[in-house]
Amino acid sequence: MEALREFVRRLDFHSELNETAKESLSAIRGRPQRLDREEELRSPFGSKNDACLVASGLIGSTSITKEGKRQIIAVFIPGEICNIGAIIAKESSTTLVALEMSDVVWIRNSTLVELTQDSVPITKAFWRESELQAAVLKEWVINLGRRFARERVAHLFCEMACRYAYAGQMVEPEFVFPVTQRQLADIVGLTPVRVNNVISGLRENRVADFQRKKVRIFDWVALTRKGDFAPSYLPLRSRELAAQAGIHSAAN
Amino acid sequence: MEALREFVRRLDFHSELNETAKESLSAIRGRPQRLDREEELRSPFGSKNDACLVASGLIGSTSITKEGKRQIIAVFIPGEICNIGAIIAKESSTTLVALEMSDVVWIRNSTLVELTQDSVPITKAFWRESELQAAVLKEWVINLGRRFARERVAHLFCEMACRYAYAGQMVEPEFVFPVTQRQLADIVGLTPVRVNNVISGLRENRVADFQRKKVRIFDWVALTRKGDFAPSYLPLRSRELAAQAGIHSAAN
DNA sequence: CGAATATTTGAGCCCTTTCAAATCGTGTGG
DNA sequence: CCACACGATTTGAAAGGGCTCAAATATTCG
Repeated sequence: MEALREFVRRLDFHSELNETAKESLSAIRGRPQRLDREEELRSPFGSKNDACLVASGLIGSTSITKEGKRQIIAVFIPGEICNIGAIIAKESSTTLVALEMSDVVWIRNSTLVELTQDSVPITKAFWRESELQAAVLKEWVINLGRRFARERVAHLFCEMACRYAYAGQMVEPEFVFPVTQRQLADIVGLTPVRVNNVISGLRENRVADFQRKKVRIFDWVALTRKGDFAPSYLPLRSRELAAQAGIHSAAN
Repeated sequence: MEALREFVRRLDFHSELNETAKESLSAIRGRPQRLDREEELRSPFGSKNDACLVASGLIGSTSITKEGKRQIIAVFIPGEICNIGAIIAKESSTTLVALEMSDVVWIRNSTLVELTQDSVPITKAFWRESELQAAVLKEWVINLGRRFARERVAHLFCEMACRYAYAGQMVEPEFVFPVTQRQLADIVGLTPVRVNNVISGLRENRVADFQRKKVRIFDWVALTRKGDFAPSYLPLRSRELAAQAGIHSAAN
């Protein structure tokens, strides 16, 4: 399973795993499921703590306020496990939704718990992965709390660029980010109309563009400046960092 | 050390620890430090991954945007370890600041790492504590992304009420929340002026009040309704839940 | 090819910010 | 223990960013 390989690669990258650990992780089996766009995820195993590995598409963790406004709290790209903290936490109050037609693989909670049971390294690797997700969350708090619309969108584009690049899904100046502007709005805490305006602005300034679910970056440096973005909170391999520099020089 | 006892109690509450684990946790020793208000925290042991246990006061994790605006990403009350995920994560880009004159106890990173080294239960307990902090973070994202000023403040008051109650620091209709309105603004992503208006409104409506760093709750139900607050994401003991009901009936 | 969505554009309004100034509190030094 | 000084809170008015409502135009998908 490709997604699992990517997931193990991620864990190995940030927590150096030994061969035994990698083997037992690679041996994980789960149940595949295909989701339509905007379809809610529910574990076929019945527990709210089962894990969901993304194989394709994009999954969002969402919440609705009493006024019916939706906020997307996190997004998960292929190779990531949605809400990996759910392994040990109580069930969360958020709902997982496919933001695009997606394939996921459900993994029984017990499968992962057993893996952690007698391996501190694996437990720590999961925890570390979970911390990475939390680091993104912290950036989102800053984004929502203290940045204007344009900066929010720019910051998000930078973040996703790094994450997709890390997963090897960046095709030089552009990458696929399969969301609608409405969904984008629910991520950055704005209105679809406002998001549209902001994208127009970025386009006119030849900084970046977003069309047909693809983000195209014309000027990486300008985008990071607008978005007040510093990638240090994300895991990056040197190759990707180099590639990012490349985006800049190749731009405009 | 009182703070450590509280910390171990927390861990024991959400992850049932056996006696051995509790003993080794209770044996933790650290270096005390007193902080002035708005003083930045720096570990005396030199590592960015050392842990900081709050003994009194209030610690905030903060970040400054390029425009000089500050956002507080998390607050930590006595008995909590600031940013416990730092045990295994890379150093974060956020800064810890004392929001009020505070006492903390610094614990060497190696001390905690050793505790986790041969104990999956302790590792999981730390991870769980870390997930709890993440759960709060998610609520903040919703708060900042999709709620109006009044709702944000109301939600924060509810959250802090539950957290202080959980720590046994609630003195029936009120609790000490040692922040200025400016700091409050940096938590809820607003302006001090706006926060002040909102508090006036809550006061006039006899829902809650905030004066001399004390939050006084007149009408718990109204406050939770205004703040769109559901406490399920927080750890609560039944006694506190009962107490909350009490706040309501005792009100107005 | 047609229906349902998504994107785009425009105008008016509202929430929040900014800027300013007055009042109130609190901590410190005498 | 008092007075002073600085920071915090309060209040007001004007400006601005983002929202709402609405309608036109593009896309996408069956």
